[in-house]
Amino acid sequence: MRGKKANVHRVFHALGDPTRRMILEKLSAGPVSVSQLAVPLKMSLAAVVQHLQVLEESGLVRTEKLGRVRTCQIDAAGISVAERWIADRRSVWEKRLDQLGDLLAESDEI
Amino acid sequence: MRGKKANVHRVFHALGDPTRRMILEKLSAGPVSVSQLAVPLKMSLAAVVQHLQVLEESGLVRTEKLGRVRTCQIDAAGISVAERWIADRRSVWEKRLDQLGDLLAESDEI
DNA sequence: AAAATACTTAAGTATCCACTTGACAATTTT
DNA sequence: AAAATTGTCAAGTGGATACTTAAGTATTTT
Repeated sequence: MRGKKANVHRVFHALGDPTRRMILEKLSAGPVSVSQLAVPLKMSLAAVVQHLQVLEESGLVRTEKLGRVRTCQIDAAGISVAERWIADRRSVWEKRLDQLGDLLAESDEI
Repeated sequence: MRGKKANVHRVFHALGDPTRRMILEKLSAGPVSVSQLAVPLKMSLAAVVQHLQVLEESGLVRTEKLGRVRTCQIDAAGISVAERWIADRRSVWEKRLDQLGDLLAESDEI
């Protein structure tokens, strides 16, 4: 259980940058090499590598190097962390609204 | 359809900050005033107000002022934007994995 | 063996952003 | 009417971070 908040932070911080979200959008279509990822992005290769490090540390992306080319793909782990955090907020929030609804329904019955 | 990307950006940028996520966690339990929100946060009231502006512009929070107290609550709109973006990535990504699975299954049958 | 490809690393810069302070406005309480 | 509460606004500061450049490494191609 340790480090849970840290991961949530890393994931949402990673998702906070538009370039990193573009990278994820591209990767959701399938694995891509670093230099292929860099093509549509208006920045140096080094900058893309830095974004990939952030994405990898957050668990949103997994990479593997074969020969001289590093291939990147989406990692379910990071996505799940984000999904879970949002779902948790929503569940607490909706549960309260339901109770509020019940209360109003009761007061109608009186 | 215009301004869709802008909203995604605002929402994920807003979610990228730990203080703002704490605010959302508190608000998911129910509406709270600005100064009540500020109590557990180790920063000035002005800073909290700034975070609330970011949250409101992103559609994650709605606020209403009655007398001198501004009451804040979660807004479904912002949350949905984040949920949808993630769900979209996941769907593209899983569809591809399914097709990959089918292909492997086929090659087994040969 | 030389050249080209595909990164990697380090260091510097510039912009952004979270936060502070201080002065102010509006409302409620005493 | 005075004081306390609750928030608002503007300007400034410091640190994070998204980039750049430049030099280097490992691998593949010619």
